[in-house]
Amino acid sequence: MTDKKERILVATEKLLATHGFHGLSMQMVAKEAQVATGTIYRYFNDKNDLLHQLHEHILGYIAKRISRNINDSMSLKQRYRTMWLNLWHMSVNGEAPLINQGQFQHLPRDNSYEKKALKKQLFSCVNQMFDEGKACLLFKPLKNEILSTLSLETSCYLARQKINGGLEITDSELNAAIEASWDAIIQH
Amino acid sequence: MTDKKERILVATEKLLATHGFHGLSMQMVAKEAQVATGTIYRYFNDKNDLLHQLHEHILGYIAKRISRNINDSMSLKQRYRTMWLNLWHMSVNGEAPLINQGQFQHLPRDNSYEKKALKKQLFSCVNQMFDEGKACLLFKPLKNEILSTLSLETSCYLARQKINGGLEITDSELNAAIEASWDAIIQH
Amino acid sequence: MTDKKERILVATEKLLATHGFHGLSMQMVAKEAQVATGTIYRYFNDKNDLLHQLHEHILGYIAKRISRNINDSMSLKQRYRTMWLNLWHMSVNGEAPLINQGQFQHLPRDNSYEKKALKKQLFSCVNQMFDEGKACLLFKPLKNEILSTLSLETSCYLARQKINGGLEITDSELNAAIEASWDAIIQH
Amino acid sequence: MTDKKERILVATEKLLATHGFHGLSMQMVAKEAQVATGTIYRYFNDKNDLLHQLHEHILGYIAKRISRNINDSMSLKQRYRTMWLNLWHMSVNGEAPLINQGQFQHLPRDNSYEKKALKKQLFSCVNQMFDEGKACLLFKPLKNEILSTLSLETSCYLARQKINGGLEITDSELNAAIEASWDAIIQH
DNA sequence: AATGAATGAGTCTTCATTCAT
DNA sequence: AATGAATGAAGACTCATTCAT
Repeated sequence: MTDKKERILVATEKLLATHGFHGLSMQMVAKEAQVATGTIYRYFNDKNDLLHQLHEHILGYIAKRISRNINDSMSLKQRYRTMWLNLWHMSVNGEAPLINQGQFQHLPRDNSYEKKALKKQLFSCVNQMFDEGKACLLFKPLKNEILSTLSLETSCYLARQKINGGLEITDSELNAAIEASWDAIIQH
Repeated sequence: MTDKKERILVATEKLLATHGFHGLSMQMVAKEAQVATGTIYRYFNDKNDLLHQLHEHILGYIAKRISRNINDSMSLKQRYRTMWLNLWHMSVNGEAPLINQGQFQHLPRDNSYEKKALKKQLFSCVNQMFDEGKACLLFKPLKNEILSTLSLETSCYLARQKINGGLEITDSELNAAIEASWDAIIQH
Repeated sequence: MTDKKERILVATEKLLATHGFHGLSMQMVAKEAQVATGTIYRYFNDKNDLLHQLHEHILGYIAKRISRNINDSMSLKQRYRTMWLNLWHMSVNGEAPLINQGQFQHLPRDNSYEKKALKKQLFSCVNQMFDEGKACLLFKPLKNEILSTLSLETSCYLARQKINGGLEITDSELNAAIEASWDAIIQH
Repeated sequence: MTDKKERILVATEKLLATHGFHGLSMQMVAKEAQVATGTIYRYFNDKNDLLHQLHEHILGYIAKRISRNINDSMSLKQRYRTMWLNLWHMSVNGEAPLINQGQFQHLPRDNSYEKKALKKQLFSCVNQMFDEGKACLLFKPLKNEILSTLSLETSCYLARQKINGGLEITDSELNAAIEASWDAIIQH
C-alpha cells in the first residue's frame, strides 16, 4: 500500500476514535496525515469510501491480531484464554479503537457480501475452536455466533467499560471473568 | 413535560436511530416534531444539550422498562429471565433504538456525576438481584458490573446482531442463550 | 416577489452578463445582492434552479418589453418597426443582457414544456403579426419561427455585434437594416 | 502541428460542445485526448490559452469549410446559395459545434487585433461576394457586416433552432428561407 | 411562547497548475 | 518530451444558532 494511503488510514482511525464519526472532517484527516486535502481523493472516492476502506483495514488487523500465539496443538481452553486475552489487550491498548463502538453502523452499503466474507475469514480460528468444542460435546450445541457473543466478545464489552472509566478491574477479576465466560458455553 | 419538548425528544430519537449522529440537523428535528426551529432553543441550550437530555430521557425509559413485571416475591432465576427478556424485547422492538449503539459516546461532558447516579437508579433492581445472589452464594463473587456484562447485557448484544441482519435466532435458541448466560454467573 | 429574491435575481443577471456562466459563484451573487450565501438557498434549490428561474424571469421581462407601444390599430409595418426597435433598444441598452447569448444552453432540464409555453406567450403579439401578414398575402407563406429568425431577430444579432465592439451603426443604417429585414419576409 | 497538440484541441472541442464551458476540466481533456495532464501545459500556457487557440483553430476550420465548392466563375446567387448551405450543413452536422454558441464570449483578451484579422481572412470570400454585389448595384449599399447578418448568418440561427429541437424544417422550407434571406439584401 | 427568515462559518469535493521523475 | 501524483485555493451547499416579529 502506498505510503500516503497508509498514512491517511492511520490518521482517520486515530481521529475517528477521538472525535467520533461526526466531527471528523476531511481537512482534519489531511492535516493529521500531513497530506493535502485533495490527495485523499486520489486514494478514496469520497468520505464514505474512506470509512469503508478503513473498516476493512481494521478488520484485517483484528483478524491477524486475534489469532496471535494460537496453534492447533493447544488445548481448547488454552486457545480460548489466548484469544480472549488477545481481544482484551487489543481493546484496552487502543490498537483497534473502533472495535465494538458502532462507529461503522451508519455507513450505507454496509453489511455487504464482501464484509460478511471478510468476517468469516476474521473468525476462522474462532469458528474452528467452537466447532471442535461442539464435536467433542464440551460446548453447548449452539450457533457459533451465539457462543461467541456469550463468551469471547464479553472481552470487548468489559474492555469498553474499563476504557470509558466506568470500571476498574484487577488481574484476578480478569481471570475470574474469563473463567465465568467459559462457564457460559461449556456443558455442565 | 411540555407537549412540545416531548415531541422534540421523540423526533430526535427517531431521527438519531435512522440517520445516525451525523446527518441529524436541527431543521430535520424541527420538521419531524412539527415545531419551528427556534422553538427547540426554548427547551434546549444547544444541540449538545438536546442529545444529553435525550440520553437521560432514554435511560429513564430503560429504567422503567427493564423492571417491568418484576417483584420481590419472584425467585432470582425468574427475575433474571424476566429482565433478560425485557431487555431483549426492548432492543428487538426498537423501543430504545440507541441502546448499545455508542451513539452517545462522543458527547462532551458525558460520564458526568449525574449520569452515573442515573445509571445507579437504572440498575437498582439489577443490583439488588446480583447482591442477593452473591449473598446466598448462588452467584460468583464478582463486581456487579462484571456479572452484568457477562450475563444480562448479552441480551442486547445478541439483539443487536439480530437487528443488523447478521443472526437469526429461534425461540429455543433464545431460551438456551438465557440459560447459558445464567451459567456464566452461577457457581458450579 | 420577496425583496431578497428579487435582489438575488437582479444580481445574478448582472453578474451573468459580466462574468459569463462560468466564473459565476454563489458567493459573488450573495455579495452583489447583499445577502448571506445561505439565503440564496431559501429561494432557490441550487445553482441550476437559480439560473432556470432567472431565465423565466428574463423571458417574462422580454415578453412585456417587446410589445411596448403596440396596439392592434397600427399597420403591420408600423407594428413590425416598433417591435424591431423595441428588441434593438432592449438589447443595446443591456436591459436583457442574456438575450441571444446562449448563456442558458447548458442548463439541464431546459427546453421543457413550460419553457415552450412561456415562449408562446412571449411571442403572442409577434405571432399575431405574422399570421395577419400571411393571411393578407403580404408575407411569404412560411412558419412563424422562420419568418421571425429572418426578420425580427436580426435586430438582436446586429445589437450583439454592436455591443461586442465589432460594428458601428448609424441611424440611417439602422433604418436601412429594418427595411432590408422587412424585404426578407414580404412577397415581391 | 504535433500529433498530441491536435488531439488535445480535438478533445477540447468535443468536450466543450458536450459539457459547456463550465464543467470542462483539464483532467477531462487529458483523459479524452489520451495524454497526461501535464502534457497539455507543454503546448498551452493555461486553460485560457487552450480555449483561445481552440477558437482560432475552429475559425480556421470554418474559413476552409465555408468556401468549399466556391469558385469565381460562379454567379453571385450561386455563390450565395453554396455558402449559405455550407454554413447550414456545417452547423447542422455538428462539424463546428461552437459556432454561434457564445462559448467564447467571456474569454479575457478576446476581440484582440489578431482575432479580427483572422475573421477578415475567414470572410474573405464572403466579403468579395458582397463587394461585387454592391458594385453591380444588385445588393443594397450597406456595410458587409450588416449584409452578412441579414442574410448569410440566418443560416446559423435557423440551424441552431433545429438542433435545439425547437424547429423542424423541410427541404422546400430550407430553399424558401435561402430565397427570403436573399431578398433581404438585394435591391427591389 | 413561538416563529422561521437570515446568517456565515464550515463541510465535502473539484480542479488548474506544478514538479520530481 | 512526457508523465501523473500532489497541491491547496475555491466552489457549491449545509446547518447550528440568532432575532425581529
